[in-house]
Amino acid sequence: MAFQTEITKWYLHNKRDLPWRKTTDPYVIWLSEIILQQTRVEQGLPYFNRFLEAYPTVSDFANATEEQVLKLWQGLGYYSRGRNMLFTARQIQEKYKGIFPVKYDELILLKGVGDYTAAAISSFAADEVKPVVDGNVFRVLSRYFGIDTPINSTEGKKKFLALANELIIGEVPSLYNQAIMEFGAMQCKPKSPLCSICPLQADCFARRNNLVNVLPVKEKKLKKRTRYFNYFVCTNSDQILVKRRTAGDIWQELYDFPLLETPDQYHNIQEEFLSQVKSSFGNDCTIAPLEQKKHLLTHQTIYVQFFALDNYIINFNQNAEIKWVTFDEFDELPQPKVITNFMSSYSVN
DNA sequence: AAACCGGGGCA
DNA sequence: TGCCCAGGTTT
Repeated sequence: MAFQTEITKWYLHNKRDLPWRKTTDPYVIWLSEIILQQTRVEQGLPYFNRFLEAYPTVSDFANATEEQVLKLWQGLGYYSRGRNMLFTARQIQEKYKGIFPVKYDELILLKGVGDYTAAAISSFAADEVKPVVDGNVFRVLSRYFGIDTPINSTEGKKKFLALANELIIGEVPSLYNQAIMEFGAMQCKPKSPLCSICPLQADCFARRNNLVNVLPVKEKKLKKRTRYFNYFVCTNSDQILVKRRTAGDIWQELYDFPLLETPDQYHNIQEEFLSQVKSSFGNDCTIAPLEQKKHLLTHQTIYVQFFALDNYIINFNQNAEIKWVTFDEFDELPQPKVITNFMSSYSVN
């Protein structure tokens, strides 16, 4: 049996009873779709009911104030959705005479309505042949057809949309779109999907190839941390003060200098920064900025500022990892690259 | 292409 | 903790 037929059959037997499935009113469907963007059904449902009660028609919505809308929206997150809804409701009241559009090409122009939502409203309200491609659909198609193109890449979005466009041909758009999303939400779940009782398990690529926990693939958006390291360079004629880095951070067991990490960059030597330095190295200490470096790691961007430190007091008992070494000894110790680079330029001057 | 926008459920 | 949720807008 074809993929679409199985999905639809499964849906007719397993679908949840949800209020927005009982209407073809584009306003009501719009309300539900905006609320459900990046939001679980269980979380959005009470908001949907409250909004529909407060604003039974788009005209009622248009007459609301932003404060009223946001009060109703409170706790749901992504608050620009609420603001965009009011803007759109007023626009429809004024320019469309309160008649909510149902064509994809008109819906896509509305603020807060993207490709998914325009496809959803146009198919649910008027059976326009537009496939919904949401998180559920990405997952179902990726697993069943074995597509490993990252779903959050430009290429992936194009590929999945193209496939979805082929699959919806010959189907009843409203039924098929609801079905594939519900299937993804309840059966083909992100974690612990119900493969053993899945009607598609025999033909599912991921199931056959034991890739259910691999698909869909998502590109890692490595969130780079930005940090500000202030290093203090203490030297005498042939020695330098170094610090062994301990566990719990980058560069474990490598050697650098006494360090003050700050939440922001100190372009000049500010009072707050100076008082922190004095609390570590004594009230009489003086610092002079040396060079500044930007150090890039895979997961961190570190702005490194070196300072020359004088007239300092070091409590070696409290800082067992700090010690004096000769320059030659330091050369033999393992160092982060940013330190090695500094030393080579420092020794020239 | 990547950042940003949120609160909540779940392993 | 990290991932994901009926995504979309901005830079």
